[in-house]
This record gives sequence, structure tokens and C-alpha cells, in this order.
Amino acid sequence: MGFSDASGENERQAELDPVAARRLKLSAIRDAGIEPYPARYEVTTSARELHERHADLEPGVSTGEVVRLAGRVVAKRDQGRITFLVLRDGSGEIQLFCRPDSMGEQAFEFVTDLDAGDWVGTEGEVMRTRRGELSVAPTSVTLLSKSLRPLPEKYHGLTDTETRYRQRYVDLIANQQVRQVFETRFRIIASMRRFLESRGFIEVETPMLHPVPGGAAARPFVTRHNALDMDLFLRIAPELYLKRLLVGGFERVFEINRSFRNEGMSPRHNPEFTMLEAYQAFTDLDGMMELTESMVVSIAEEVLGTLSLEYQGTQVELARPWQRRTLLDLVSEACGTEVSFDMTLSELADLCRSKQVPIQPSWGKGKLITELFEKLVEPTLAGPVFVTGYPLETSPLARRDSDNPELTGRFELIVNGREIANSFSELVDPIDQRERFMAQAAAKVAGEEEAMSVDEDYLRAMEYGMPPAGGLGIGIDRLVMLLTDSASIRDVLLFPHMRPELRDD
RNA sequence: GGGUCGUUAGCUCAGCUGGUAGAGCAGGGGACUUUUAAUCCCAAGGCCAUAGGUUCGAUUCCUAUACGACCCA
Repeated sequence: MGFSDASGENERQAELDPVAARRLKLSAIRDAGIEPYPARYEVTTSARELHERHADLEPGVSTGEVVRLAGRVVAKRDQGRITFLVLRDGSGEIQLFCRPDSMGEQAFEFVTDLDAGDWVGTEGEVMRTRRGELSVAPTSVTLLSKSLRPLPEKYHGLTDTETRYRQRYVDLIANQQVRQVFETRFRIIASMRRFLESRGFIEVETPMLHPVPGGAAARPFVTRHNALDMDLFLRIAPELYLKRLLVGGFERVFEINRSFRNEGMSPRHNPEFTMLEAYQAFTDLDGMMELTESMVVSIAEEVLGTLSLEYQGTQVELARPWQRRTLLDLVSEACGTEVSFDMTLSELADLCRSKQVPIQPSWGKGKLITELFEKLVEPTLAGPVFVTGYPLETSPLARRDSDNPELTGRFELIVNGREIANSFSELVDPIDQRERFMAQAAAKVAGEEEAMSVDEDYLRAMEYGMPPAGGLGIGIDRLVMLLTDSASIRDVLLFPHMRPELRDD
């Protein structure tokens, strides 16, 4: 019995429109007393398991072994009295070799009317065709979920970036390598957790709704708590909460956190993103460099099995030890003249102008030097390289450098011209911290929108005493980009942020 | 926010200094008992992103808008 027989207006519509054709099939299936969306199906194996177990099976041989498995029909090849289905489950793909001889005429007709995209369960005998394809010859095929929309073109797949990002579910069906990226992402994060746990860190969860935005230089999203009748801010960083935990006596904590920053989007920025922040008491910047190096190397070895990788055509070597350079040295090299805090503000501003680096009048020496670094040096650094000695002005949460009071104990890890990690020897002096917050507040009044706010509760916590500590932040999305050779952050986010689409259906 | 490029059938793409559109795949009908992007035959499928403008006539030229990609801020 076929399910494509119908008459009248619906049939004419079905000739034109694939979705209408499938709806028609769906109602015919229901009319025949078959449930097109049954609740469950018992499976005994998976595609991958069959391929592994029967790798040595000779062409044209049947095993007599009966198995049950389930998956999506991703291809259908009708060949008269044989229909080949390609079934894909979570482990891989296997062919179904359907003939009326083994499954009966009625069931065969049913299989003939299946569409690519349908989910089915099947029971049958494991065999290998004469052409050498390992297959299951079904005695039954059960519809598990009728698909009403056609799959993208089977050869070229789905390439339109907009549809790929908006309808990731279709992208995942059409492009198997996309699935690989997200499986790798999972393994990277799992490996990161294992590494930190092996070092005695415990994982914590801190608020995402902040009464005072803090922990980073960024504009926050504002949201509204109705019952409390107050504005709250989506977190821009978990830093100040994690450091409160240092005060509370947790010596090694980390949070793999989603944070939100209200700024432009680009191939490297999504409004919400994932990062690791980790804090370790009784250590400093050297301890954090060791931690960072060990962790990234450990992740790469576990997940990729190599420290040699290629990113967008550029070779990247993660083998230790990584280079360490000071920011002032690097800026001096790039400018061809020694850059230091001995220069006057106007000399630094002139230098920026001569290098076509845009500046703002509210900026001090530290910010100007940081801008020179970000515009002239950072994109050129192959790395991995730890850049140390960041100006105090742009590092309000980092410990003051004991040798140069204009600088802090801070590094950024640069790989392939991009910041992957940011780390401080943490500022634990509550008096100094209050002064830094006040300087930030002044910068905010002067027009610096990203300047930090004074967080009185954080200062109170510090006044109870924070142990010396190192802190580390790693952009997980960027790390995943690096390790999966992905050009855009959207390729490592399952559902990247998009403007609302205009829907006409 | 600025610049460049793009938007044509469900998907992937053609479309000539302006004459209202083509293919492959998918879908429909038919043939085929070992296919692998199966193959063959037949028929169908279009608000050419949207709105204006120029023109006898616009998918094509111009302007604006929407969405996307990249570059810059």
C-alpha cells in the first residue's frame, strides 16, 4: 500500500510543494492506522558498533545476526525492487538494504514512501552487499518521526551562513564536520575541568545578575527585577565574586561562566560568551603562567593529540616553554623608539598620532601605551607569548608592580595575534583597591563608558583580608576557535546571536 | 556607527552594456532486484529580499530599507 495516493486539491499542491507532499503522506499514514510519532523504540546496537564488529565481513555474505537500531534516513536510493536507505544515528551511518523478499510487500511499499529526514527504527539481519557496503537487511522498518521539511541538497549541503547559524539544527544534519567542532568543544571543556580538579580546584557558581557590574572594562546589559523594582546587570565577569570566595577561605576555585558584554559583534565577539576564571591563593603571576601553560598544553595533548597545529593557514606551536615579553619592550620595538613612563603625556599622544592610533583626551599614559600595544603589536604576535607589565591605569584589579609603580603584575597570553588569556597577580590591598575604584569612577565621569564602578561590598570583603593570589581568565570560545581551526566565533557557538529574522511563513 | 560584497525555485548555483528567468539536487509521475551524489524518461515548480525611482520596458541601472559576510571604528 502506497501512501502517496491522493486526489483533489491536496494532490495538486503536493506536486508543487515538498512540504505539502509530506503532509499528505503524513495524513495517509495516519489514515492507515499507523502512528507517525510513536513514543519509543528499543535498540540493540549502533551504526559504529556494527562497522567495528563486522569490519572483516566478506562482500555478499549475510551473518544471520539480527539487530535493532534507530536513526534518521539521510539518503534514499530507489532501485526498482530494492530500496537502499542510509540510516544515521548518533554514532555514524549504516545502509539499510530493503527488499520485499525479506520484509514483505506491504512493508516494502511503506519504505518506498519514506523521505530523507524521517526517523525510523529497524530490525534486520547484518550483511554486506556484493558491492561491499555493510548493511542491515530489515525485516521491519518502523517510522519514529515523520519529517515535513526537505533536507538541504545532498551534495553541496547547506552553505548559506545565515541559515546555518539561524537554523543550526539543519546545519548539524547537513554538515557533519560542524558536529565534530562541537564535540571537540565539549572535550576541551571536559579536559579543562579534569585538569583543574587534578590541581585541587573546586568548581563554583556565582551570580549572573549583578547589582553592580564589575570585574572587567565593558558595558553591561541592563535587566529588570520586577518584584524588587530595581535594575540589575548581566555579569560582565565573575571576578569579584570569585575573589570574595578567596576571602571566605576557598584557596582554589574556578567557574566556567557565561558572561555578557554590550558591545559590537564581530568574528571574534558575541554578546554572550564563555570563559574560565580560576583563582589560586598563595601564588602570583609566575604561578599563573605555569598553570596556563600546563593547562593549555594538557588540553591540546588530550583533545588533539598534538602541540603542533594549523590555524587558518598559519602554523602554531604550543610546545613549552612559551616566550615571555614585556609590553613596554614590544611597544618600543614596534615604534622604533624607547617607550616608557618617562615620556610625557603629550609625547605619548604625539606618538599615537604618528602611528595612526586614534586616542581620546581622557586617556592617561597607561591607556595610550596599551592602545599602541593593541593596535601595533598584538595582531603581529604569533605566540604563544606571555605579555607582561600592563599599565596600572588599565588594570584596576591587579597588584602594583614592586619595581615600577606605573605597572601591574598582569599578563595576557597572545596566540596568533589574539588574546587567549588574561591573568593577574591579584590586588589584595583594600586601601589601594578603593583608590583604584575612585580613579575608575573619575574616568567614568570623564566619559570612559567602560570604566568600572565602585563595588562597596567587594571592598568590605577585601577589608576582611584576601590572601595573596593569582587569577586567570581564559576565553573558551577563542580557545576552541584556535584548537578547531575556526575562523569565526559563530562557528564555535551552537546558536550565535543574530538579529531577528523577518518571517514570512 | 562607516566601507565593500551578497540576497534568483526547498537546497546549491547560472543569467551577456535593460526585452519580465535556466540547470543540478530535492519534491511529483513512470522504468529498473546489489545501489553509493545510483541511472534513464515525463511533467511541474519563481512577488528574481523589500519599497521607491529612471525607462516604452528593470532580476539587470539608481536610491533607500531589511538581513548576512568581511574589513574598519
